[in-house]
Amino acid sequence: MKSCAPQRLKTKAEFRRAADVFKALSNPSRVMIVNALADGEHCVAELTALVQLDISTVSNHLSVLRSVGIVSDERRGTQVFYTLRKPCLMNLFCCLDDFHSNEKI
Amino acid sequence: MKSCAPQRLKTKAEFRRAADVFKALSNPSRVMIVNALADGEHCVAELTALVQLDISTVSNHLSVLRSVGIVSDERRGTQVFYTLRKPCLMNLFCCLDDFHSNEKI
DNA sequence: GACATATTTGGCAAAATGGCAAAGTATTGT
DNA sequence: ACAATACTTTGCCATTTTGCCAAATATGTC
Repeated sequence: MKSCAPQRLKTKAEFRRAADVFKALSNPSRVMIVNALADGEHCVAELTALVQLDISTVSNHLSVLRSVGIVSDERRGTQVFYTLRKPCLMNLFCCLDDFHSNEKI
Repeated sequence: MKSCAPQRLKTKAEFRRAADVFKALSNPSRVMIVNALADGEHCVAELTALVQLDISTVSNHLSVLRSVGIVSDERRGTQVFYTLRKPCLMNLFCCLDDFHSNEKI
């Protein structure tokens, strides 16, 4: 996992793109899915069991995540396995963890 | 700046909280503001000049960011200066930068 | 063909969004 | 006390988006 230095965005397109990625993560079920995928790939049925919603709903959530490049999918037989493409997201979760505090992280 | 190891979320409240933070970042103007604050504090007028919207709109954007702890404010005289509380967000921006690629980061 | 798994589509009520203008608040200066 | 500056809050709006499910449609296996 490459670690990278803090960086600035410049163009309107970059701001929009970043906002789109954040929007994809702005739903608790999708955060839950990303969180689960951080420990390794899972098929749709497994993720459906996790979030306890209709499988079509989960599939839609997955397509939102895929559309911005957060996850990728791979069919194996009748199942489709999803993988987290950007484990770097998990670094942020620790940062979020004590967001309620005033400590600078 | 503390650096921290990847981490998992557990409770429903944590998923919701993370989603709320991401939602606060799901708007291009707010991303632009965060990006600007990464280089140091700015007053509202300066940020307004940056994003080119009504000052009341910018003030509202700032309150969204403040409500989830991303920024903090400090009045000095008639001005209010905003500071980025979570510079760790900027680490993510580099991760986002080549989100379009398939490279794992 | 039947079965299992997942995606796409359609539909819907409800909620959220982003924006501005006007009114309000706080601080400073005269 | 009054005016000026800087910012926040409120009200309002049309529009968009959301999240969900159910049904229909792939896709692959047996």
